[in-house]
Formats: sequence, C-alpha cells, structure tokens
Amino acid sequence: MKKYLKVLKKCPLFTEIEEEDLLRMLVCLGARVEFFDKKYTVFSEGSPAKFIGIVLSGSVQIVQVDYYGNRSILSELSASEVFAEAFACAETPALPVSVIMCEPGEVMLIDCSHILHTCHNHCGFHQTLIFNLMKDLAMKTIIFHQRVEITSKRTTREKLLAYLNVQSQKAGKDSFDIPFDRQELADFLVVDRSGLSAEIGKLKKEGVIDVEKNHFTLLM
Amino acid sequence: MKKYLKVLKKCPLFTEIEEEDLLRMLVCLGARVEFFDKKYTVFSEGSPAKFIGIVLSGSVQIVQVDYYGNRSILSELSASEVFAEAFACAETPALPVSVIMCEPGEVMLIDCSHILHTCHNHCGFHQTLIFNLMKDLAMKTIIFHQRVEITSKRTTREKLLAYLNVQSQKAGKDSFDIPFDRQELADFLVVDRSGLSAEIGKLKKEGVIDVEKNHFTLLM
DNA sequence: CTCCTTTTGTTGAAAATTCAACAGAAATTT
DNA sequence: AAATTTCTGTTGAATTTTCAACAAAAGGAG
Repeated sequence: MKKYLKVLKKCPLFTEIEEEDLLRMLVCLGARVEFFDKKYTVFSEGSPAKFIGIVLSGSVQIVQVDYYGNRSILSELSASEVFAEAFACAETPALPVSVIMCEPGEVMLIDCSHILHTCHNHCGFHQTLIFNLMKDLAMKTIIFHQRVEITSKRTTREKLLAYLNVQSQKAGKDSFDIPFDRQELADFLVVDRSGLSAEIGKLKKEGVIDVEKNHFTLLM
Repeated sequence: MKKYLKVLKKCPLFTEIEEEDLLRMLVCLGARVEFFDKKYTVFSEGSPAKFIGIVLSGSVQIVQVDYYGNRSILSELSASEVFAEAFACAETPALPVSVIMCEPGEVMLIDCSHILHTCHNHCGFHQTLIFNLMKDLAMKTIIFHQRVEITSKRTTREKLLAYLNVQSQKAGKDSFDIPFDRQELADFLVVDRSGLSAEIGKLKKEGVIDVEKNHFTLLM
C-alpha cells in the first residue's frame, strides 16, 4: 500500500491522518486495490452500493443512462478523488449511476460498512474518517449545486458559458483544459452535440472564446 | 424548546439521540428559533453560510436565480427537514442559493461552527451529530441525483413523467399531491410554464394521468 | 506509412421549446 | 359581497434544439 501514500494523502477522506496511521487503517478497513482498463465498468447501475471508491491513477466518469439511451455525465474524477460515497453511506440498495473507467488505472475499494458500523465510539481515526466523509459529502453537494446552476440555463450557449466560467474559476485562469471531448461535454450539459459544436463555433467567431481542442480561453 | 421535541425527533440530524440529551444539546449548540412570514428570505444568495436550518413548521424553498431572472427551484422542505447544511459544513463564503419561506412558520438555526469545531473528541452526542450529518448529506446527494435524472430528460413530457414517477414512488401510491404550483413545477423541471400546462393537458387527454390542481394520479 | 476507427464540424428539415399576451378561474383582501 | 390579485390554460409566432446524415480531420493500430 505504501506506493499509494502520495495519492492517498491528497484524498479528502484522509486529511488530518498521519501516514503510518493511514497504513494501519487501510488494513483495518480491508481496503483493496484493483486495476481497470479503459471503458471498464467499475460499478454498474442497479447493483447495490457497498463500496467507496478512490481513484489512484487514471480517471473515472460517473454516468447515468435512461431507457431511451440518453447518457448524462455527472462528473469526471481523477487521482485522489472519491466516488460512490453518498450511495455507500446511505446504503442504497441499487446504484442510480454507473462508474466507468475513463483513463486506465487503479482504484481503491473500501467496504463502507467497515466505516459505518465498526468501533463506533472508540477509535479516534475512525471518528476523523467520519468527519472527513461528512466534509467530502458537503463538498460534493456544492459541486452538484454548480451543475444544477449550469444545466438550469435554457440555451446551449448559456449552459456552455456558465460551464466555462466555473472551469475558469476552478483553474484560477482564463485559459484552461476541460476533461471532456465534445460528445461528453454535450452529455454533461444535457444538450445536442451538433448544436454544441455549432455554438462553440459561433462564440469563437464572435471573439468571446478561443478554442483548441480541449483547451479553452475566455476572451471577455 | 420542549414544544419542538416532537418535530425535532423526526429530524435526521437527531436520530439516536434521547429527548433529554437533545434538549441539553440544543442549549449547548446555541440553537435559536425564529418565526418567518410567507415569502420572507431566511438566507439570501451571496451571504456567508454559517447556520444550519431546520424547518419546525411551515415550509421553505431552496431557490437559485440567475442574472437573467430565471428562477430555478431546487427543493421544497417541510417540518423536520434540514437545509443549508452542505454550505454550512463546507463553510462556504457565499451561499449559492436563497432560502425562502413558503408557508409561514418557525425555523431553528444552529451555528454550524458549534458542530464542527467544538469538543471534537470528547462528547458522545457530538460524534453522533456528526455521524447524522454525514448520513443526511449522503441522503441529500441522492435526492440531488434524482433531480439530475429528471432534469436531464430532453423534453417537457419526459421531465414531467420522470418527476411524477419519483413522487409516486415517494408516496408509495399512484395518487399523490405535489408541493408545487404550476409555475414552481416549471421552475423545478427547468421548462416553460405554458409549455408545461399544455403538456399536462395532453397527458390528461391521452389518459396517462389524472390531475386535479396539485393532486396527480398516474393511470398507466 | 497506410488503413481503420473515432471525433468533429456542417447542413437542412422536423420537432419542441420559449415568449408574450390574454381571458377565465380561483383565491385573497378589503 | 365586491374588488383585486394570483394562478392557470390557450394561442400563435419566433427561436432553439434535436435528429440524421455526411465529409473532413485527427488519432491509433498494424
């Protein structure tokens, strides 16, 4: 497990926990690591939510597909980010989303019942873990709010600009990469891909943005 | 505070906490109760998030308004439900939403720093509180996912039907009330009110649903 | 390097949403 | 009980999105 320490220390689940404590803790929690190839389904919609996942390398997407085949992308997560924690904590009988490997890499899986139902009052690290989980879930809720704010816009243009503003703020720069290709961005914004392409073209021509593949620059 | 016990016991924040402990705890947390009239703004967008709110009576709406004046309704909460907890826990400098009193009533306010930063390791109730907060935030995240699932549909009809299905499941019946008037429902689903009215009319004519004001029945 | 697959931008037609405006119904106030 | 305000359903026109199809560009495999 030692080789994952660097990534894990950045994981919001483990803030305020020292390296050696962390290592012991992982054993106690029964954490295991698995490697997945690109496009592999780590968790699939409908299966029971038992595990919390942590991205160690590569990246994953959280995806929802309705019965018309419309895909919506909820988020893309990279190293040291946590996924499925809300469902695992709430002990949901069926996951409403799938988790797909986006860039091949390793994922740490922790059976959430080990966090929720064991040594409730004694172990100090355990309490810290619950506290961190709470903080993490609060943060996730806020990110969800941002998504709602973006997808609540009525037009493709407004959604795109709202998204780019959030990304720009997140990057702290006017110039930044986005983690989606065009189809994925469309699925995230809940719009049609061709319409999105057209809108990007317009904004470019109007001098509002500059685009080079996945690299965007806000000009005004 | 005694007269609020019945409502507070149903509050997800206080599960597993005995009445007398709860009363002492509320004092320790500096909880206070305020009455607000209909349409009163309890928290307003942009203000710092310091307090967790609990609806004691009446109801509140969580609302977001963009600079075009488009309102989107995130949720409506009634007695014993908690609001603003995510922002308070994450200590967000500026609330991204407003909380508006919908039906006049009382609200309990708890300064979240009293939950996050005090007697971290000692008091047992405190730990239970953090655990409950974590559970509550997990649940909120899941409700958010439902909202995303609904608003990710491409047409007014699909959004409406997805919403009604969720409400029906929640009620455990095919027949149920919704907490929104038409304009509010439109703002929740992110669609145009007149288009929504038209769609409701169609579904009624087609025999898919039955509607009487805010009471809906799924027929198929 | 070439072949094959995936991604992207463009098009035009069809479908759906939005917008503004209005009138009747329902609810609230005086 | 009358007057006023709010809510709802309807309309038609304008706008926007969606959909399907295609070709150029980019990327990957052998």
